[in-house]
Amino acid sequence: MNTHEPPSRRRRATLGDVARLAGVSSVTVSRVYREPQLVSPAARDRVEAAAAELAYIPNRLAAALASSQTHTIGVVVPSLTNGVFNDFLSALHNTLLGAGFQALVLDSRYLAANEERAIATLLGHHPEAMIVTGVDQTATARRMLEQSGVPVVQTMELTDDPIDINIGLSHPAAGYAALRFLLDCGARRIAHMMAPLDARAVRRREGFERELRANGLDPIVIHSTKPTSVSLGAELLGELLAAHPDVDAIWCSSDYLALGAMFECARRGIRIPDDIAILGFNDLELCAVAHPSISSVATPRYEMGQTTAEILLELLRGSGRRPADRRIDLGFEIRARDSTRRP
Amino acid sequence: MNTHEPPSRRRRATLGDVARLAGVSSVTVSRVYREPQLVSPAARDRVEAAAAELAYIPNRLAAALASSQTHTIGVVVPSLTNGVFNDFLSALHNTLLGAGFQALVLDSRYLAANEERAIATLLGHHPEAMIVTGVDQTATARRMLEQSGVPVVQTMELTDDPIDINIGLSHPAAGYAALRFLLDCGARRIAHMMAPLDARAVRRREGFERELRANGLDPIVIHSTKPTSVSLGAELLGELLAAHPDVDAIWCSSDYLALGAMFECARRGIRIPDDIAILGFNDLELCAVAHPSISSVATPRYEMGQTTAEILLELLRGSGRRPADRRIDLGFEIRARDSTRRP
DNA sequence: TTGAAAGCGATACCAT
DNA sequence: ATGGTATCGCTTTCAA
Repeated sequence: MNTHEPPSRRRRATLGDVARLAGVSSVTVSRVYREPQLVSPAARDRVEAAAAELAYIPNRLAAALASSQTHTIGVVVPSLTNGVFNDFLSALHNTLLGAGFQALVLDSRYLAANEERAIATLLGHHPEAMIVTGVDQTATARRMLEQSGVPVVQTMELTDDPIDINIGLSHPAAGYAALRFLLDCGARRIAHMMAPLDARAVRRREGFERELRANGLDPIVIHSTKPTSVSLGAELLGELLAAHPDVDAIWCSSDYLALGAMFECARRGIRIPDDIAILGFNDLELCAVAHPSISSVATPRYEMGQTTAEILLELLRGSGRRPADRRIDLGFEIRARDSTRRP
Repeated sequence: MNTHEPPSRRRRATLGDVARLAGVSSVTVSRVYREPQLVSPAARDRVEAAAAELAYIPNRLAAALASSQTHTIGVVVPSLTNGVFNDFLSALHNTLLGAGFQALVLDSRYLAANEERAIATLLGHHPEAMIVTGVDQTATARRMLEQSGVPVVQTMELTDDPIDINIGLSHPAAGYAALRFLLDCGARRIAHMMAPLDARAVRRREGFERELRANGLDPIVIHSTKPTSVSLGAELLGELLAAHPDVDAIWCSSDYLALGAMFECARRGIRIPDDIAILGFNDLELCAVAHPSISSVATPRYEMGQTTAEILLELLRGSGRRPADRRIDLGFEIRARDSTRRP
């Protein structure tokens, strides 16, 4: 039963309503919003008063349909819960908003089918550009993106066969570098902890394993299909030690896993880095402040967002000129801290 | 200079294009998407083939304009970086997507002016409902929401004067309860660590301080205008101890602050809970797995999202009937763990 | 089962 | 500086 009144259901004011009240044509009202300098101050004042009185909010849908400019950019990320993508999205927003563009963000929860649906949904909103995560789009999704006619950026990782523009870093190379780092720290029984839901984590693992084998060592990999989390790190550490009590280093494919593993070590009285060295991935803010501080492979998340936004803006506003190189490698960097011995 | 070809710039296929290719009228094509059972199988097949060939994606803007149904819900949260809102948004998405609704999410970065702008932007997309965080909207924003004619949910906290529907928990009550809990644990020199950017944190503090004073104790509050983070927790712990070396308990207004404070304690050799007890807020996933595990005030974030979505769906699809009570208190709960002594 | 015609609320183009 | 009119791509009557 109704215990209170809903907000007024009356029709929202339109451009025409404002025009009528202000005693001008609707074109004039439209101009007040788009090119105020072309409207006489007197008319402008009347329009503004009328708009305020009616609480007029322009209908962007109609505007977009008429102008075929939505000032919107579609973005698909695998997860909104993961700190990794927050940095990327922040940078994106920071750069885009100032230029009058708005990002429509959908998450795929690491599922290709969801990503395909999200891409279709976003394209239905007629964005002026698309940004997707990774390079593993389904054939259908890829075709939709190609047909869309708008610039497409694939981010976070690199491929030899991009749809359009590709900005990221090499994950196999990161895996290789992580292993080299741990070897240089003196580790020999090196395990890898990961959540293979993430295709990039799988590629990091490949680089890691290849180099491990090249050094005559056997890969120890422990993983779970659950999404990455601190508690998963603790859980996997338990499984790892049960199977391989003699590991002397662990590379965790996310800092959350690393933190969870560290907590579990503390709980079991295992010393870090003396008994086991721990290396994370991403270098989230907490790595530097943790105790012990966590060594990690730093990824340029903010930069990736910023570069992506800048390139798109240049493309959309400016001359429409494309970057000299369609493939931009932003690299990574290992930050050595207390959770690993010094190399 | 161009080093590669941009994706084809040709005009995207429209309903009319598909109709022409399939040899039917555009109404029939439209029906294939909305009411397939009204179209003969033969026509349907031809339309589907034509749509596939043209990689046709319906223009949602045009559809929304014509039908005045956007199947979209506008959401404004203060931050996308904060785990707190992720749980809320997950629940929202989970419930909404299945029902064919899509959430458009914008963040305000804890600034009322940004929130106002975000609300205006979202209303411009003609959502069928609006969800905003907290109850401190500007007068203008409030008026826009009221005039919008769509259901509005204010979430996360409660007010006596909601715009429309209000789902959340009482933050002053949480502050009160946190203090009672620490007193019951035997603490007497109790400090509060917070980031006052968040209006709800300010209200928690009020409940906390009021009860502290009622017990004849002096409030010790340490805060920073920076956004909450793990490193901020470590930093504030330093400031706190410099000013008040004798504190025996700290209530942190977020679990991130609590974690940072804990790391800093470990670094300084301060024992938890023996020297200092630490209580967090929100009960994020990491609290249970941290070492020592972190006591925290658990908030029903997922439930808030789910309840919000369910009520809106009922309102939008169903009879349009509103909940019996426009104000729903989902409460909170203190989870006692190892970072505080037992009460 | 199918289609013709009239909008939806703006913008673009061309006059005045 | 201002306005008339066609148009954007789709949905909604209403007829056939």
